[in-house]
Amino acid sequence: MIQTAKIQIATLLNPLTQLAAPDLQKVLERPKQFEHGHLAFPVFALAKNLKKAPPQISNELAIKIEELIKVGAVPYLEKVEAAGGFLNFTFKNSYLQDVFFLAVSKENIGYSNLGENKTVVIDYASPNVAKPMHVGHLRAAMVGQAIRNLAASQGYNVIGVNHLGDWGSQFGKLAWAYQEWGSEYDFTVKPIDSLLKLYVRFHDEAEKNPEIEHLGAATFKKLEDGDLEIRKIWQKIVEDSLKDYDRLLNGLLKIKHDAILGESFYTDKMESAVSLLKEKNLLKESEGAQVVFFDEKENMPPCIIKKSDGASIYATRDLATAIYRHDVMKADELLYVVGQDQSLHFKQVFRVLELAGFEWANTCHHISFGLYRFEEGKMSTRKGRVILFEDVITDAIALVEKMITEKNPNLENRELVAKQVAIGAVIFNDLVNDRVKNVLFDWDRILNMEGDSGPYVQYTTVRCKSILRKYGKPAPTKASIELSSEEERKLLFQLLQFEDILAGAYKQYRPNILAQYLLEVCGSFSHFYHKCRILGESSEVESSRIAL
RNA sequence: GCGCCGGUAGCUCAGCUGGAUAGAGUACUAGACUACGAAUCUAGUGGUCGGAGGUUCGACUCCUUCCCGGCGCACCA
Repeated sequence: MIQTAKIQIATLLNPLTQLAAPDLQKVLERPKQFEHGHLAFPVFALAKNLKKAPPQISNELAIKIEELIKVGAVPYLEKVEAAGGFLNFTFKNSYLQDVFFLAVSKENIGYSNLGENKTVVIDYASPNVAKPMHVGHLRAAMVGQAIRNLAASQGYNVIGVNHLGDWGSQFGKLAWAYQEWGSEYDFTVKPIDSLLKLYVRFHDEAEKNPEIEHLGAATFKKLEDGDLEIRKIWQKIVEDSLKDYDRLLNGLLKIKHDAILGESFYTDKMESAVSLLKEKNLLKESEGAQVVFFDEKENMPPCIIKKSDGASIYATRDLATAIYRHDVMKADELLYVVGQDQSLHFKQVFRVLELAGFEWANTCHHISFGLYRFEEGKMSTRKGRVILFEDVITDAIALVEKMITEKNPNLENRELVAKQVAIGAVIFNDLVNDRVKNVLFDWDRILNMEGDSGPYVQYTTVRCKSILRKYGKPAPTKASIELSSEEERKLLFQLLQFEDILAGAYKQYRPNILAQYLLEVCGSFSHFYHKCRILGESSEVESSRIAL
């Protein structure tokens, strides 16, 4: 795509500037204004060595290249212009068109093989068993899935894991409550609702009768010790919860995992990690707990590996998990799509891995994202300030259905369209902004259907497809004439950036780069669509525009 | 107190890792449906890029410092 053109310019400039072609490729940039051309070379870097003013350098280069254009040595160039310290290149339409139609004739347009033969393990959307997912999980799920898709576009072998929160003392309480009152609840429709009720009831009862706290704890001990009956109940709770998550994640949002390996999976893998730390002499006793201290310069509290009662903790499990992902899953890159409130935890875990001598520790990355917030403060289950994942989706669908009734009462497949548009809006709204920023939860914003939104992208796509449908023939794979109007050239040039955009979005783990690009492409398409008639033009113009 | 992240138009946000005159959407104003479907498009109004220093040819972008907001700071996850 645009790389092809960059290589051309780099090889052209190489003998004229004494700079290496790869370095030139790196500094060549897209001018901010379309009128400035397709590629710009900032000559400032040459100024020091040549001891000349940048405008003089660019002028001299422009003159030399103009000569080459005149004698036909650079048939791909339309013109070159010096503008201050910039050298602006404009390609011939025909050349860009050739590059473009060649690129899109291949499979998987815009994909690269940067990640070939490499495996990336991505941890995202890991819910806690028996608890409903809230908008925070929604965010983690969408960002994770987007990064997963981006990784796939770069040729990586991707393993998306659901690191299910399925272990801990709360499961003793739940299992006990299930034994005691389970028969009073329905677990067939929305099992998580019933599980949550059980959990709440346990706590209510525990306030009146503290005795049952101990019963809960004792039940967890039984679970850990492998009591078959309790284990069976635990398994059912996990399976029921998974059904609900699958309905929401995969069923509604097409968010998929390749592996479901919950915390319970690592219970027997922690000891080897702990003994390794012991061998390396990293483990110290402090206040009864086993911890790893960090260098003073790191300015981090110690990482607790074993609590004073000997039990494992969050960090212990994450160490075992990371080692497993690297050793068994053969991960070359380990990504954790988790909220920014856990930055310190991951910093500690990654550092402990490094101290333990795992040179691959630097392939671990915490892909943090900002949190949903309310005007009144942090989202909190206890204060009742929590918006459920499912409510966001169902409310969005209801709203879109209402809009369809107003705008397009005769639409046949109203329910399907409402679902597609609503979910598109929710997903796009979340991915369009930089993931590190906190988001103020606002229904109006999340359900925005106009302007820069998911539905705008969908709308544009649908306009496009509608034309192709009405064209009635298979679309030609390349334009037969030169696409010369400004709108056509802009759109084509925009599309040429796709490959770079995908690669950059993955490299920085930022889906919003792609989302912003899509908005720009849609804008360019809209201009083209309103300015250039397609169907019913002369057959050459028609087929060329169809190809575009 | 210490650490991490943010502060760009009235509002919500981009700004492609240091480049040219800081851009969108929204809101507001004025226009375009007998038109490839108007959830669209065209034009206009709107900025001391939190403040102050610094680095250099060049800073929204990097450094220092201060202010404001969010999050975190050993036995929850």
